[in-house]
Amino acid sequence: MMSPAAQRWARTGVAVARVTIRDVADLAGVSTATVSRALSGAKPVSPPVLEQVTRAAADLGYSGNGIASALRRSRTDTVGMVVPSIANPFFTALVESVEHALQAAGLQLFLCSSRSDPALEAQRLRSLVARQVDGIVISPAHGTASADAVAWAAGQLPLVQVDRYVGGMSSDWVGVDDDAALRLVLEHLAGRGARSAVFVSSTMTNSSTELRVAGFTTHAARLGIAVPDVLLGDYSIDWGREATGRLLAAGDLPDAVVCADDLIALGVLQTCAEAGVVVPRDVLVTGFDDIPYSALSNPPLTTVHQPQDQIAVEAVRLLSAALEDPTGIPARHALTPSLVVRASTSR
Amino acid sequence: MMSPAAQRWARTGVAVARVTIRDVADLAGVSTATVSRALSGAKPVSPPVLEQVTRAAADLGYSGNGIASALRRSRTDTVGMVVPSIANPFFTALVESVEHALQAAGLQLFLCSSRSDPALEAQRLRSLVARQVDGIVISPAHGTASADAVAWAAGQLPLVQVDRYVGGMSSDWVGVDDDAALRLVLEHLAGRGARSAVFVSSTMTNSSTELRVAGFTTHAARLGIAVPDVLLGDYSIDWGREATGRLLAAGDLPDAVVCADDLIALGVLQTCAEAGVVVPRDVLVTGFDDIPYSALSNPPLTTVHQPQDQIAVEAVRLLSAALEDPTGIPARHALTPSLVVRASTSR
DNA sequence: GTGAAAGCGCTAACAA
DNA sequence: TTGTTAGCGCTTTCAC
Repeated sequence: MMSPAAQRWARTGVAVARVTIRDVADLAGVSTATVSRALSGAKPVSPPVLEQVTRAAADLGYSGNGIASALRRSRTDTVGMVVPSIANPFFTALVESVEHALQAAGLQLFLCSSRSDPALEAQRLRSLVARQVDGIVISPAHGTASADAVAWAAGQLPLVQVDRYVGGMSSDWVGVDDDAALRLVLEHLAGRGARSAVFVSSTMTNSSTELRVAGFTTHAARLGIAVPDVLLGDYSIDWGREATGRLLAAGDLPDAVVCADDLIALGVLQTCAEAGVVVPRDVLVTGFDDIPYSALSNPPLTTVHQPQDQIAVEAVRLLSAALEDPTGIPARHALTPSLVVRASTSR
Repeated sequence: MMSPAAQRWARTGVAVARVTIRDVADLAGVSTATVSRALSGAKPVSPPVLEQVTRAAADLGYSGNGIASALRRSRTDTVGMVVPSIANPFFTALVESVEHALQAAGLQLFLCSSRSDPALEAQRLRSLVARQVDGIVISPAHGTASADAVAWAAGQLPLVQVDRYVGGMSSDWVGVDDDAALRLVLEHLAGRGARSAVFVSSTMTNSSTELRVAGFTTHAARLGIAVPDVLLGDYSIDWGREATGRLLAAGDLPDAVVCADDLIALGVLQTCAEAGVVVPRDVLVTGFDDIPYSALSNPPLTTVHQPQDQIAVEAVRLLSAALEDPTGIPARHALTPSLVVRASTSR
């Protein structure tokens, strides 16, 4: 049987014996220790030697073995991130922001999707821990079913939760102030003359969802807005469509439909359009997250803007701090949201 | 200074000395080799010993050290994927499909975004190679500027290109038949009575883009459709808006605006709506990719559906084959696209 | 400033 | 079936 290098030779026509630090050391006429020091810049090396080593490494096309280095240093310079979905533009944007923030700290991102499945999420967490990532950023799939796995992972290495969090444990968390967000939404709707509002959300399985429902209820009551119904499904366009179907079937629409995320709201808008219900004339609709497509819907969607860049920066800051000093006290940062008013609630 | 374990103790109240295979072996009263065999299932182990080891591992909360294992086996069971953008829903969907397909093969995905920047892309590739991923799936940022880095990476390990590819090298590729796609689009438009069409695309920097422009030109000519203009910018909503602005400013609109991707088309639709241009009455508009939001626009968008699931499955199949036998001959698979007709080209 | 040597945690030979 | 042994490639004392 051929060696991998020989096989690769046959395939590409280029011989690629995996070059090691030993090869570089031999060619440069120094020890492997010196090569390591020269290339990592960890310890000073005399200029001529540095030159030699650099040349040798370049000549051989040496690119190091991160695995060996990680084993020796007990550090992978990699952070794992677990999100419920990478198809949801909110999480996509969050992931991009986190990756950007990590880069500045010299860290790489290892991305996993839990598909909103706590069992798969637990598996991802075990895998990340086994892979020896230095820390984890997670938006848990579920408020209670995710708790054990998240707590276990947090016991193994630094972990920060973003957007959502699980109950019953203390760890760093960064997200948005959901109560303040719903206050913004309901005060805006009250200003538009809404006297009744329905909330369309996901089944109450995670922190954000619960806080958003609670915020909705509180502020509606405070502003004297009636709440004929609260519909719970999941965070998807399809659920928005179905919920709207139910409202239409039930007969009279409320003055406003408040959605727990933009995907739901997009489904609501689409179904309204199909049914000949004119937004905002017949009903006001709001979303949550401010994903890019919320500006493109028919009509464009009034929604709560989440400062994901800030969330990401803060999450990475907390993680870096925990990497340096695991003894730190867990922090909880609720950032201030803002309201983006578009045509779905105004003319 | 405290050890990391001691620090974690202070932080979480739980002592977590990283438990190794040695600890498990000692507790189970067997050798580390036996533990390895028992836990990996690579070699048969007697039932009582298996039981012992499993218990010991569970008791200690052993989760293995993937880094050490990878170093020893020269295998990480990880595949790197590099895409131009994770904000573009087409790539998001592709990533999800690839991740899904990899899971079935027992492989993990390490995702990187090149942000359409060849320099960043090269850095990602170097990083993936240094991290010893077993293979790479890439959609290159640029047709020529990405070439060196991609060819280099392909010389180091199995690599398959998806969607786009770089010129001047042979490697596995899986994508869609762009010429056939444009044929579908133009024949559909001709059937709707279009006698002129403008193509709005990205500056011709990668294979898909070039093939789509070429396909557009060829089939338009064949069908007797006039081509007053071809506008090149980038794959974004904003460019769709700007291009439409130019068309409107120039005066008379063509019968149809064909877009090289859905994001561009969404921008076109949005700007048309703002300008009071009614689609499809005043102009027909088509997209490419069939991202989820193309069904939600105003009006819903006629577009080319990309079979990303198939692309992903095929890409993983090729990669797995190359993992097993690097001597295989590079394959190029152009899958057949389909047209999804919606209101932007019909009543 | 540099080299020799030890060893990170694991698994693949090789013996027994 | 199980244990012993030898490293995978790298970084880091510890000497010089």
